[in-house]
Amino acid sequence: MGRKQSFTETELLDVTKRLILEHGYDGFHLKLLSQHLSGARSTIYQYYSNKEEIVAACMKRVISQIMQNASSIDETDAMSALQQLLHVYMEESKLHQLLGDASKIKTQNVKALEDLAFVEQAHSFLKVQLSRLFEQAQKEGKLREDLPLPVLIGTFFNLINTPNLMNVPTQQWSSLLFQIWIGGSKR
Amino acid sequence: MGRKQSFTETELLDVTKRLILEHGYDGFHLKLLSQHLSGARSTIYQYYSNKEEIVAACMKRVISQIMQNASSIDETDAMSALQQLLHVYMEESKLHQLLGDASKIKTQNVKALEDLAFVEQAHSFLKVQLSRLFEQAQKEGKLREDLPLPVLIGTFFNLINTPNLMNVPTQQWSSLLFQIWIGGSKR
Amino acid sequence: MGRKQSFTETELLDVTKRLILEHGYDGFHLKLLSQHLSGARSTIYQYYSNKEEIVAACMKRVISQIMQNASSIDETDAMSALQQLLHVYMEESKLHQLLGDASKIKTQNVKALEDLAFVEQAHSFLKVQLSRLFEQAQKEGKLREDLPLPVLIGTFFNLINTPNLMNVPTQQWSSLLFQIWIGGSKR
Amino acid sequence: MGRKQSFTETELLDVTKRLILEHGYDGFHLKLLSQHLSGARSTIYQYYSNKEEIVAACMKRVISQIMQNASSIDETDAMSALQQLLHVYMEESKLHQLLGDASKIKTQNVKALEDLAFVEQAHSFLKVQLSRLFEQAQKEGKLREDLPLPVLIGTFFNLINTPNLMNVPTQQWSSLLFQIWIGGSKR
DNA sequence: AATGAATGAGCTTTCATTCAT
DNA sequence: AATGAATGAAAGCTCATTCAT
Repeated sequence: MGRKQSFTETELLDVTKRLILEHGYDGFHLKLLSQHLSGARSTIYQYYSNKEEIVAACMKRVISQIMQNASSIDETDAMSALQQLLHVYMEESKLHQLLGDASKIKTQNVKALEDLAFVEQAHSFLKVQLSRLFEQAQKEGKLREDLPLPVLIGTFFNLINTPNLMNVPTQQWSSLLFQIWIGGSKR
Repeated sequence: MGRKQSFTETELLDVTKRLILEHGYDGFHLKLLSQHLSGARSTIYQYYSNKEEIVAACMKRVISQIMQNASSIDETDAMSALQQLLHVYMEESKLHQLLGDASKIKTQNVKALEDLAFVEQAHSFLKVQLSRLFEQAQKEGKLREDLPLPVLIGTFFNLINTPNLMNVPTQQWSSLLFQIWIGGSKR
Repeated sequence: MGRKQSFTETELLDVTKRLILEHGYDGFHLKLLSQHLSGARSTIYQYYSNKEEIVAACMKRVISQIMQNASSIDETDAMSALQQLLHVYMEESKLHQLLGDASKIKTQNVKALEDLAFVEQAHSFLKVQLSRLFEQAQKEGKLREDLPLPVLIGTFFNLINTPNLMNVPTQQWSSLLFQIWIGGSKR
Repeated sequence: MGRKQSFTETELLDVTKRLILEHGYDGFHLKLLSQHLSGARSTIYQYYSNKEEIVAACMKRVISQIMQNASSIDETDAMSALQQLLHVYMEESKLHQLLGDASKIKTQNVKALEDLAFVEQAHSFLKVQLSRLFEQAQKEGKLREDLPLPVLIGTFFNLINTPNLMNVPTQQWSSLLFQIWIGGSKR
């Protein structure tokens, strides 16, 4: 019954994600959002009761997807798993930037808080997985041992931010970066 | 003699920089700025005629400093110059983030536009310098040749974003990252 | 046969009355109303075409009830009639408060205007009845004559607002107040 | 320094009081308020950070005035003190109505909460004073003893709501009501 | 007939900018 | 020159009412 919806929840969250990445949390307005959707601004409030809820839901969806992909990786071979993991991260390379805004959300709203708590948990799940794989790889003698693990992890994770100026396809790009990370830049 | 000056232009720009990095361009307000200065909000207009001018001036100052440091590097030995350059960048590791916001400034204001043009030029000066050093290094046989230069440059430049989780002092940190970048992570 | 009616008109008006008394005219929303009914907000418009109509109908129903009770009182003995009348008023002690909001309703709506006119008339019927009984009582020598009737009427009518802090049952409460009104508070 | 204010805080609170009494808490808008002041709506926010703060400050001012008047009454003779007290209340006969809205203010705002706490305290101070005077009067044998004190207090306090249809000047009106309350309405 | 969805009008609040002392 | 005060534009949000299934 009732009319048919003018935009789906998925559309809404997709557009939200794009706009937050483009304009940052503070630059993201519901007016802006509605301009990129088919309906009126007030219609959005039928689905989410305020801005925070929208952003939180958006972040949850993004990290959920990543966590799902990350947890389906076969971890038998640590190095191979790391390479796959890099690819997973790469596909959401703006993840970090997006989640960086999470701390700006100050809200009492229960739904938003729940979503943010989920994001938090997913975040630490991913960290744990990464540490686990690194330890495993180091045990297998695949990684240099003259450096503290956090430093290696940091450089690995930071790869996702590398600007892909030549627009190499994601799969190749992630594999390329992995090779550089492993072997270094010197001849 | 007039009243005592309530804050200097330098203070103003320093605080601006900090606040933009903390809150992002859209999260940066003149109200916020004045709260972190000793005078009244309206006094800011004695120095700059609007928000965009302030931000542009701030960016100009930051990149000027970098450019000055970068251009005083002795480029005789390419690899050594690159390491020094990394350190210069590192000291303003948030540069990228800051300049990323430059594109958000839409203004007609002449002064702001001039400052932004300067930023633009400095930006390309730095890129040229970087390319020059990379080519030199490659000619000297110091860098692998199986990869296009832009990819190497990208990974090099991206080093500055690596999160320094263990708070290693900047000088050591930049040198550490440079070693990893050169030699890779494998044993 | 159509769908089952989700709420009756009586339910609607009862809830309306309760909510207006609780939240005042301006604090009364159709959203609030629908939350206290079983159906959807839009269903309300099957019964009444707007908010004003609902409130007007509600007021009409309340004052109708009172007028009916008030007009069935045996007026042979003025003082006894007054006591009974007080009881009638008391049962709708919030009447005054409710009707006070009537003046806030600005509408062109015919149905609402008709209902408000009815309320007006009933109001004056009650005033007339009250005056009649007071005159009668005064003639019978039951009331002091050193005071203008309107003053006595005012104090009488105002009795219904007396806060019943000890929650005495209505019947006793109205009779108690009547005694005080008659005899005063002095020893 | 700075411009001169377009309205004083006193004006603001006076108008607020009038409008709340006229329209109730929910019917009171800042737009309405600004329409009854000389400046723009946003100017109000220079003095109070939101609606709740304004209303709370208004209530505080009203009850402060009353409390001050009430506490300067000479309580040596209980009955005389009561009559004076009635007059004090009468001058702010809408007090009750105004304070009734206090419970509608749900806020986290510290300033508003402090003002509301003050209102609460003043309220209970007044109740205590009233009870004290009633007990004193009863001891002096001035009041009937066949009724519980709360009932007498309730009828006394309720006097202030009596509609003054003939617009008797306040001083006379309060004294008139007091006589009726003491002596009753019977001949 | 009942209702889920859409929407514009209107209120609250914030902030860049201007004014006047 | 410095600043307290004023203000309009724009964002956030709510609600009465209408639409279309």
